[in-house]
Amino acid sequence: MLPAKRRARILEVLRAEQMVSLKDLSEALGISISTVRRDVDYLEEAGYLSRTHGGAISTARASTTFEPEAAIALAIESAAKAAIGAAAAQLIQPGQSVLFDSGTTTAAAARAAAGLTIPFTAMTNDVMIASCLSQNALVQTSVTGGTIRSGTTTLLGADAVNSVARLRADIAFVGTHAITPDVLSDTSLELADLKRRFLAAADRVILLVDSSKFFNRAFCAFGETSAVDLLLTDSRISADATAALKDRGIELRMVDIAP
Amino acid sequence: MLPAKRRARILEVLRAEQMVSLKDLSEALGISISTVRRDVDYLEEAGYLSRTHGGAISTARASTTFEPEAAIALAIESAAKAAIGAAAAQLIQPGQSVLFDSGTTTAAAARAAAGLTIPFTAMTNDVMIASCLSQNALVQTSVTGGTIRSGTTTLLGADAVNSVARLRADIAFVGTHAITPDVLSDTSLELADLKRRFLAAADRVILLVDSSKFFNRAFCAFGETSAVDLLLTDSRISADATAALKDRGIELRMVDIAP
DNA sequence: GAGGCATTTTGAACTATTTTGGTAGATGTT
DNA sequence: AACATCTACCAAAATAGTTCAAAATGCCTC
Repeated sequence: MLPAKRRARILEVLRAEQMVSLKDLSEALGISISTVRRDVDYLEEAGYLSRTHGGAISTARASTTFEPEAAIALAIESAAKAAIGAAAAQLIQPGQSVLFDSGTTTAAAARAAAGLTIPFTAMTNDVMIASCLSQNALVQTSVTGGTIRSGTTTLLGADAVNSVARLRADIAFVGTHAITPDVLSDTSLELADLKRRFLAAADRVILLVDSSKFFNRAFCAFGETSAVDLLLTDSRISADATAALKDRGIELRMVDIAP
Repeated sequence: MLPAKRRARILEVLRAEQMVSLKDLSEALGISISTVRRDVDYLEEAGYLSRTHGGAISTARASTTFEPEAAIALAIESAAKAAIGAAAAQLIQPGQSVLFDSGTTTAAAARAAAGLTIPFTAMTNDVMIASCLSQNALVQTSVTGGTIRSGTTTLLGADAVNSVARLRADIAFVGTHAITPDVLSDTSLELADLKRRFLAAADRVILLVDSSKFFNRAFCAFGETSAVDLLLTDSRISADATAALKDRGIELRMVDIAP
């Protein structure tokens, strides 16, 4: 394992546990105490954590922005999404047609899907997801058309809506900005309009949401949770949220993010 | 595999994974550790990533916003194309609608156009060009839709053709794989079909060709040189080629590049 | 175009450096 | 005092740097 990755995982554990012993870290990561000690010393020097006798504790400013190693921060933030994405990709069967909504979590699914060795057909309204999937020669990748929201990679507008509206797909991977026990919502009318089409166009709607989205509400509702066939999230979801969703009969699957 | 392609793929992997070991890259791309090391060192020197022991980490601030400009810079890797692209961008007037064909030379034009401070509307069948242009909030960027040729960023097929067919644009920047004094040609039927639509859809067709394309012939003709309103090329074009084109009354403009 | 020469690129072998995991004694904690 | 943790050091492993021959590419002449 790469030193940088190892350190990122140490911080990840620390964020979840608040404090952890070197011995536990050594066992959890499968590396020697000596290496853990060196890594923790390095991270203390860089200001990511504080040392105690026999362990480390997370510093308060760990959640704010830190400059020196942006990659570490990114790794932590995207760990949940990457895990959800990987689980999502596993659901694709050979020959199926798959819709990929635009978004960071669905992008993680696309990355994982691009690594599969099975053929399938994909359509997306995100140019980044498109170029990612098209790297794999087994994946027939189509793009919806439409107009790009400036500064993003998302295609919206009438062309995008029409492209999706005339499709019938096996699976749709859909993301959402916010979710309550009953309602999915996002930030703009155009986005909501398109997501509504995604929900309608697929036999099986799989919602990809990391645990930070529960339970919030955004400007525009685009569907009900009952329209979701499977909800993929990470294990940091609260017990309350789990219970509320199960009450409504929503199939829920959690992916573990602690190593 | 082409060095530029290889480096682009390394960056692609890095964007997805945040950090990778050289060993993994070597296995994933099927090339030796030595070559990976050289590529990664080169990319570090150019500022696309940073090195760690045994691997590389992404320097991109946000892992989700991939950097089309960087990708384009890698794809172009030619002073002639960059110069032609810069000259092309200068031709855009405020408020015009502009079509960008897929290709490395037109990508250079898109890159330069994204740096302009005037508003215009753009449509393209290349997802890399699209995401590059969309970085500029003054540019309203649309994408044709269609299916991606595996390993490229080009959208083709009926959707792409239909999107272009119903347009009327002020300018079309079109590239070509080969050019003779009379005929423009490219490598596949699908490509040719779409380029034909580009020629028909714009009031002013501007052909962007670096001097290496004279005079060659590719598999599929898609138009005549007489359909071209302005031909932009570099100063390495031969005198013979210049004469032959001028004989046919084609307006020709050369951009200076170092010999 | 075809063939031959120069240049660049690639992959492998080898050496130098860094990193890792273990050990022993010193230091700190309960 | 008993135990755990820390520091310092060492050998083994992994990685970086260097060099070189083979392969690929570009270039020129015919």
